[in-house]
Amino acid sequence: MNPTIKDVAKMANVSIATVSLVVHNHKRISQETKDKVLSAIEQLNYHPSHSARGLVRRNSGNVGFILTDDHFLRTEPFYTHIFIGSEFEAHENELYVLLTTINSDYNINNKLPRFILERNVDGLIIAGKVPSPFIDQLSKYSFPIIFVDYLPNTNKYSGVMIDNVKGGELATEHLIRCGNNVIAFIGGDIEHPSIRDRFNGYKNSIEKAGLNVNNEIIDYTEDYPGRPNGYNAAERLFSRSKNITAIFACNDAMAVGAMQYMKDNGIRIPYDCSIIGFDDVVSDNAIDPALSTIRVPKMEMGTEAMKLMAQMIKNNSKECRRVLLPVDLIVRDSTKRI
Amino acid sequence: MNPTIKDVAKMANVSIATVSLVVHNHKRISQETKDKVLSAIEQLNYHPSHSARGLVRRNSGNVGFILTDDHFLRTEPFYTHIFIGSEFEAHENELYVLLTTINSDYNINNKLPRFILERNVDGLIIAGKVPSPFIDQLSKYSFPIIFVDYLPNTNKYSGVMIDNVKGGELATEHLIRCGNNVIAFIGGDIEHPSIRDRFNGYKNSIEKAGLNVNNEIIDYTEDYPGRPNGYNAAERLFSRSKNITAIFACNDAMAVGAMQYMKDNGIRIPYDCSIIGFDDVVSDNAIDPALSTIRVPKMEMGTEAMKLMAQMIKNNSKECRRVLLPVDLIVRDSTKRI
DNA sequence: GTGAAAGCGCTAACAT
DNA sequence: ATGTTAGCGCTTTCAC
Repeated sequence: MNPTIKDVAKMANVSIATVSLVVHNHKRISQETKDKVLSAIEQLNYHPSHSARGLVRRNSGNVGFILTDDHFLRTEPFYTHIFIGSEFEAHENELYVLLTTINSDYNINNKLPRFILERNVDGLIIAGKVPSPFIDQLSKYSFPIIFVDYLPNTNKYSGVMIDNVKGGELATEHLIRCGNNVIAFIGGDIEHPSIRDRFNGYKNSIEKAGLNVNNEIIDYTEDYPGRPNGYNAAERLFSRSKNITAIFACNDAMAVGAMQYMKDNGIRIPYDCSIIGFDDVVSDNAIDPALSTIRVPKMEMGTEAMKLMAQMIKNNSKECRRVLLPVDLIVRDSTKRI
Repeated sequence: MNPTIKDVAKMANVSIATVSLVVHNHKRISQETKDKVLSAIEQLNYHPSHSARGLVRRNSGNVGFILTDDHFLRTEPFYTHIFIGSEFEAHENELYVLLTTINSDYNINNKLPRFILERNVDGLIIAGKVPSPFIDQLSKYSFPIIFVDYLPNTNKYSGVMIDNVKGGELATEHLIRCGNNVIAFIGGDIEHPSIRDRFNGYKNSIEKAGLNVNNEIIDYTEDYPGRPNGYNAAERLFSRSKNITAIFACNDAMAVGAMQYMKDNGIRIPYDCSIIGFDDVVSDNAIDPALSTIRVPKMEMGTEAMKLMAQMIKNNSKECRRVLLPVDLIVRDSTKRI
């Protein structure tokens, strides 16, 4: 059996109230008793029970981390890294992370995760796009919520985002600097805020360079921005236009799919066509040629989110706060000056 | 404020004890009161407080998932998938997973994870090799512990393992069937049980085929079985022996590193040299040529571990149980009949 | 400066 | 079949 506050009190010859005061190092405690108690705590290896403390403090010391099951199952370690970041930061703040997934087709009749219903979390970090009925359900609850990499349209939520527009511009400008003037864009669901922003960055740079935005070499037919769809998008692209010299893919997964199509069809990368992705989730030398991309600070998104969360919990604040993290261009071997 | 058992009792005009009985659907409760209570619960959207329940039941409803920080940070999604598996299974069993990392150089003076000290977990799943001082520290505690993908030498722990010896045999036999008779082995730390077993499988098959185990084409110089070390191992291998026609790498990460060396040095895969890995963590078309490997049921390892855990918690059992999961050969394009 | 005591929300043994 | 009550381990107000 684990030692309780009573055991400590008995051993130190004080009341349990005194022990509690020492644990919280209250000022008005004589050095003498403090020492006695501390030594008893040490000897017994006492640690306050999480449940008992949670019961009276009406908190849990946990924060929930939610993402949809399909995001969690993605092969690219995007959300995994965000999770790792928040886990590390939670550690620093004496918090624990309870991760759970929700269905990507969550509807109003589904139950909320148990840890919410049972008041087993003090706040929620929501990573990636989640169904809006889910967000609606949450509005009854008053704990802090932080969105990461996705922000609902309403203006009331806190969030940690990356600069997707800027990223789109960086990628496109790089391609332009390399001498390309027929630069295609492939993306998934254009309604997704991140993809839309990346596309807008693309358009900004294309226009700024005096080139024209040509729908023939823009493809966001598919919903899900994964490898197979990258392959398909490339196929459509090249069947419509033969003189594409560069592609900006909305993420690395689609880029890898598109590269596969090019390899299968004798299009040499980067000699015949350059390609750049977004996210930096393809580990450097795993793919040939190494993929140029826009680096996204994934771990940092997690740590920033958890930092915000820890502050909001501590200050019992509900104010809406936003963090925008910068991205950078990573030039590898899939893009080349022509 | 969330509703408590009192609110339900008041609304249904019964005592809180009755509410509790209904919640646990005790037999001796009239259908009538049961309905009353249930409807109150429904209306108030009542859910028992996790902390309060944990306090009296002396449990937490959580299970701790522990791995070393370097395992967690590995780019290959090996332990991530084990974690996902246990998370899904935890869901089924109304359990939550608290993940935390420990230092890979944990020593006797380090503190145990807080959730252990604060009795905030009912059991521990330990994934991958962890420092033995950590395991020693754990012996004071009486909750169930399940090891996954690594089992300390002592015979007392429960664990979910894969058949590494068999996997080594499958890989090597495949290479032999392809007509190779100079088959190299590259591995990391041979003291690691998994690597040792894979190596033993290799030896078994080599000997069974009447070939001889030749130290010149065996390399486990490096400790950590990652990509860079795979590269180095291949370099040493080919500098010692020119007539290697196939390599069995102890895992995919090393295989990918070795492939990079071969590409850099004009050794064509699989024409000049075949290579097979282990783990199946390189997503199919990411690397060229696609890597043959031994598939490891990673998600299943996680679900099996959590199943065991749920049973042990429910039955308050401490008996040592072992699960051995099979592996299979996946033939892709990096191995070829000669 | 320290202790007594109430109470957090729940379970379970014991009454009725 | 249902209610009363004593805790579970802790925090916190209020006395002293």
